Amino acid sequence: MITEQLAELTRSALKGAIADGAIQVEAPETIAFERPKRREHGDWATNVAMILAKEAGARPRDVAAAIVDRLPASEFVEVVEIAGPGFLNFRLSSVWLHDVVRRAADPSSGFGRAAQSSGLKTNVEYVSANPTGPTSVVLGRHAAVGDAMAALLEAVGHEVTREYYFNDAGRQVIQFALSVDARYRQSLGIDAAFPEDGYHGEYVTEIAAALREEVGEDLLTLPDEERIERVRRFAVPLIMGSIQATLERFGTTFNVWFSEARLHERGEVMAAIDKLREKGLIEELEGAIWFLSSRLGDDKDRVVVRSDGTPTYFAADLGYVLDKFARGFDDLIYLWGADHHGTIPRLMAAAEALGFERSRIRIPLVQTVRLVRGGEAVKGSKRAGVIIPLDELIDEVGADAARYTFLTRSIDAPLTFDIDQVTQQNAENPVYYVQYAHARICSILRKAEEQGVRFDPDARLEQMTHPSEESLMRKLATYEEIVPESASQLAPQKITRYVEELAGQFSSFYRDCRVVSDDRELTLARIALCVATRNVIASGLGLVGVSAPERM
RNA sequence: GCGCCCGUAGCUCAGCUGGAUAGAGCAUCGGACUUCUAAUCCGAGGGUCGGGGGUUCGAAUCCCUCCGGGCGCGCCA
Repeated sequence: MITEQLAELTRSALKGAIADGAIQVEAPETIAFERPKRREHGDWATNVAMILAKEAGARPRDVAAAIVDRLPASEFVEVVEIAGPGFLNFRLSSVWLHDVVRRAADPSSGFGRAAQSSGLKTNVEYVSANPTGPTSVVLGRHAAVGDAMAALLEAVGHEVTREYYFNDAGRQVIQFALSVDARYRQSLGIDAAFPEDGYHGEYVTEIAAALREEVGEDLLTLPDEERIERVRRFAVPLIMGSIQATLERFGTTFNVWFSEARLHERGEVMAAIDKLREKGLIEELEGAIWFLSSRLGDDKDRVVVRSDGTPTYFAADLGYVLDKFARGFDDLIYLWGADHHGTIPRLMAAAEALGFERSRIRIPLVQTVRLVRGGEAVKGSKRAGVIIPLDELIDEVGADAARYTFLTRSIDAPLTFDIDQVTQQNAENPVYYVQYAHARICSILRKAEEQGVRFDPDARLEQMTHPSEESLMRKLATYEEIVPESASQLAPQKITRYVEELAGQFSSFYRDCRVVSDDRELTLARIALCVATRNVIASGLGLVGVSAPERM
């Protein structure tokens, strides 16, 4: 990456200055570069002189001068200026700019992606909704964010596993099975009571009807417990299938579907509790078994096995984290809803107690989705049966627009999803703006091909001198920095934003510069720039799971 | 009461581990299609970055405090 090269040059100059006795400081470990907001401040700037000034007991601009005087020559750097309070502003050369365009235009160069594997295996677990109802719009945000994070981590060289954890063992599933069972029996004319905390959705009745279709009245003769179990075994896979189908329609596919029940069956939950017991972190009180998580930073201790002998959801978490690390992952990402933030300290405490560093776990929290329809907030409650199914949203706005909308905002910000607005968002949604730029480039390239002009990787890029061409090239160049930045911060909204800016730069270029013209040399150069831009738009859209159409 | 997140243009939101004159889209107003896609482009107006302290060469960004909003604080998940 260019910032690394610039940091290397600067470090070398700084060492020279120290060796010469020009400034007396310790060379810093990292020299940070940032993109100045203003064009005239160059392509990259560093504040290293200002940071060192205090320690050196010198004025920032003098420190800067000592560095600039000793900067090694580089074909990529055109000029370095000392500006403002002591910034070093680097203006890069066209050699660098053209190198960027050539690499971006070449699909095999892996532009924007890590040159080599990081050697790290990362598990990204997301969505992970209970198999008790269809996938809601809320989970669509999770799916979009999780997919983008996974893609970003792959782009920086990690080996990523996308995982969905489903609670097919807990109380919620029992409630769900009881709900279906009640509807099943009611449909057979029995006056069955509906469970108090049951699931009221229409889909419950539909599943019950499907069950009746399948088995008729056969289950009625079974004892309650057995019948409920039969209902559960019928209903849960049905729901899981529908969740999976919806997510696939949305463009989300998981590598691993992880069952909580299997975790219990394999004894991993109890193994985790035993491990904690060995460390003296388990205590029995009032018939329940507690994990003393408060000793590791949690607010209070947590029950892992209830007094009735059944393990809690949190107990499964213990086994699960153990299982994940046992599978060889270096880093775990749990993408959770913000309403689960209170459970972070206990999971971290558990991980630490089980012997894993907290830094290996990251838990980004996705804020709520507020649904608005007809100007009024829609309260989403799965149990009350009021949800907006993700399927419905896909029908109305399409997977691309929905996905993109979910990813334009920071995950920390609550998202107001106005169904009506997004529905009529046809031409106003920025996703179409970006896709349009891509389609337009494809159209130009088709036109060029009709006239017998094809992309030539050896095109003479120095033919391009217009400011719009230069701006576009510079915007392309920042992609290599945006991707790792976005990945390390787990901030996919930076990609949607970047891709909009890139599309905007392209539109300006399109206005100012005719690509296919009589000037063959210039035409070839501009085609190369178009190909580079098209590739980067497609790559960026790919990271956020949105298609890049060739025609619109 | 305690904890987490949010408060930036009329609206929806960006703003990276503190940087130079705070940005984008939408909306509003005014312009641009015999030319490779007008789902486009160009221009204009619009701000006490919730309030107040502090840290420093420098704060929308970090710390404290207050106000306002969301979410959580179970032997639910």
